[in-house]
Amino acid sequence: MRGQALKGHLDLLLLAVLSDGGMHGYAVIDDLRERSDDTFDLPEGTVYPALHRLEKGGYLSSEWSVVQGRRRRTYRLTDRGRGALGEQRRAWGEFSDAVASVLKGSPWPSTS
Amino acid sequence: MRGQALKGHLDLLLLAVLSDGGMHGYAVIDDLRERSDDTFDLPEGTVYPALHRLEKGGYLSSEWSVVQGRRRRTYRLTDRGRGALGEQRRAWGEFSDAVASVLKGSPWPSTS
DNA sequence: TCTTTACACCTAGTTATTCTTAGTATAGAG
DNA sequence: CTCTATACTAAGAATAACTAGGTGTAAAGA
Repeated sequence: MRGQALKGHLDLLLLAVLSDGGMHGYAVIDDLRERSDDTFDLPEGTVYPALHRLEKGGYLSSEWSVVQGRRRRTYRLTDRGRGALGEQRRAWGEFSDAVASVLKGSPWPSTS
Repeated sequence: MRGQALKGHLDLLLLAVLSDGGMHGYAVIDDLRERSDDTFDLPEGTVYPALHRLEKGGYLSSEWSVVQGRRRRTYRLTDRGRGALGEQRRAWGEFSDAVASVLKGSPWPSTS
């Protein structure tokens, strides 16, 4: 994953991962990497601020706990977050369909 | 189209549209809107600078002409641009597949 | 014991690129 | 004579992901 292909789509991914149930930030990173077959191997500096932003926006709630001496912050989708996930899914569908339509028109280069 | 969903994907779209043959900037905007069924209705301030950037990077070449009193700058893919299109197509495929994988796991909300 | 690795969190500042806004100019329709 | 469509441009704002650095605990290995 290079460039800023992710821009505008990160929230969707985070909300989707968290829709399975509560999860702490580090686990979100792992889950995202596994689910995407290593395509989304996101740095902590990307994910943590995004989670904070989503919580501030009311899409997530968080709770602190301590597990084996390590503090954890577990995030959970709020109702608003669940609604946003639905909307973002729809938007992603529209976006990816539109890209596919544009790409369909032009020919493929010689697949080397 | 809201937010910055486009970020990092604009070049792909421009290269794809231009791979059909030479085209001037305004026509690129129209073509992109039509091909995407109005999803990509991009402002000139987005497209023109992007075309300049792509030309500067050697992905496009341009030529001025005057048609019915209006000056036009016609852009065309270079070999490098054609190569980049192939690579960007591949990257898009990987990206969209990865998003689909992440989304697949989590359940859909009640489709209202 | 000491070091390294994995876990788990954080933030400030940089970067990249799209969008906003505003401007120039011609042609044609009303 | 004005408005709309065509056609191009550039400066600055805005956003969000990334870089780079930091804190601290636990467990494994040398």
